[in-house]
Amino acid sequence: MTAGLSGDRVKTPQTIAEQVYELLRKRIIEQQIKPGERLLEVAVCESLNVSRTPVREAFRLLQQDGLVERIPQGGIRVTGLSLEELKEITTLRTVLEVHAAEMACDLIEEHEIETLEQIVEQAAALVAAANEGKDIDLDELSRLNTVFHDTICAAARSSYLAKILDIVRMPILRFRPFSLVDREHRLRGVEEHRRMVGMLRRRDKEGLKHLTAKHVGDVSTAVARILSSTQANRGAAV
Amino acid sequence: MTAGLSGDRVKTPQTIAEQVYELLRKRIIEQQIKPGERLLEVAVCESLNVSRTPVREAFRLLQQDGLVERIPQGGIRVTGLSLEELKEITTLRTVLEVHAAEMACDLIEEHEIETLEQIVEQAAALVAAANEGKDIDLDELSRLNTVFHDTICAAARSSYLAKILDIVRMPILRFRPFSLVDREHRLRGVEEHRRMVGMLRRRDKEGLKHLTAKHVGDVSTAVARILSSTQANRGAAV
DNA sequence: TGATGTATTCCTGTATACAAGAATACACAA
DNA sequence: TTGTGTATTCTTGTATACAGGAATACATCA
Repeated sequence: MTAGLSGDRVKTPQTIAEQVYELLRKRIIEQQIKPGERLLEVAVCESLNVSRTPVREAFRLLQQDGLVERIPQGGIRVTGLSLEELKEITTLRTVLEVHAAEMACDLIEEHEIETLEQIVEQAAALVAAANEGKDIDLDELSRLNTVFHDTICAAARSSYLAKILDIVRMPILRFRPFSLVDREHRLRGVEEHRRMVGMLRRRDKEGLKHLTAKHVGDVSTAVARILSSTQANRGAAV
Repeated sequence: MTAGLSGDRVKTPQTIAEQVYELLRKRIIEQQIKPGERLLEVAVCESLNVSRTPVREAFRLLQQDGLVERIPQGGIRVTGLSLEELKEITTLRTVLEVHAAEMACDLIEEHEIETLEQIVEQAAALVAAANEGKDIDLDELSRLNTVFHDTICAAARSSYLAKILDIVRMPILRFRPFSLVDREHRLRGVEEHRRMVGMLRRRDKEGLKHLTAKHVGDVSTAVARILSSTQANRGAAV
């Protein structure tokens, strides 16, 4: 047996289909393409100078994420989010996040807790800097949030749970950058994350479950406020 | 406004891609194509006399179901199910099915309970007939099982929960016809369903939650037995 | 014999042409 | 004006050709 390197894989070059998918996904999440808007294969082809085959593939991936839906007249339409749907998802997400927290509380290891602490402090630094009047990088804060929750989810040691949570989070994830605009919400979010890490360290399972449920509820409330204020969901709510 | 008909939709003709998907899906579930087996686009094209485009689409749909996975050397491979994965899924499924039961218990309506009763009696009749030595239609029994759980899930009034449960059930669904071969397991299954309907009628939420968890566990145990006895999962467990 | 460089084969990703079905616009008749 | 039949346009589904990258087989050299 030869030496061999550590476990990371070579990265296969991105296909055009993947590039188209990620581009459209980004634009939808950033609301450059708005809920209700219709997307046609040919239109996308021409604007990106690619053929229909990879665009078709990208459409299917977006559909899988629930970001778009096929419409009978042809093409796809960017999905919206009604308050009823948000409520449905929140209920479900609470169940799953609490379950993940419970499992993570049993299984998480020291180095993972340290990682979480680092993430929280980075986020805290970002938020604190914003309080001193500087511009805040909402994308970076959003990313840290994602990494935080992913790390906990990974500690639950269930790839299926991770997969399902990805699906359930997606519709809400779209609105997170907007919810993070609110200063109070940002502060509370970071503070709650800090407390969650403390609970994981103390293996305070009941406290963690309770706080997780509250945390999910808070995010939902913030998103609901966005949905109500913008008319981004007019007519688009299926 | 004109008269208008009742709410059912016209069925759009099946595309070739859908036909290929359903055919392959059926063969995988029926183990005609076994876990670990490799499938190539061209090979499927030639055997079915269709072009590569619909086959590609079908492959993607199968991948979405988790029935196959892409392999680096090209093509797809039918996925297996390791005991560890079964355990993971069972834990997750229990959480979700219990949640669905809890919601259904609050929201289910009389006519839905009556539907459930009919389904249970049809299943009971099938099982009873088998006890008299007749051949049993396992596919029909399996279908009734699916309808039973779908009806409860529908009563939970959450399309997202339904979607997620579909995903979580899929890997196990593949082995249900095998688990139903066992006579004792069939009898117990029908009896439990009957008790579940009774609990829904009495709105006995705690009892229902408890029984649901047990029911999921029983199915898992049965599938585990199948996995252990056949070597169908040799090497295929990722 | 074993390692290395080269040719070949395999398989997918992509572009593109064609066909068919649905939706729309429009003309014509009552 | 209103309803109906027809033509046109849109849009997708499908087949197919081509290109490129990876894996394999093979030949050559130490």
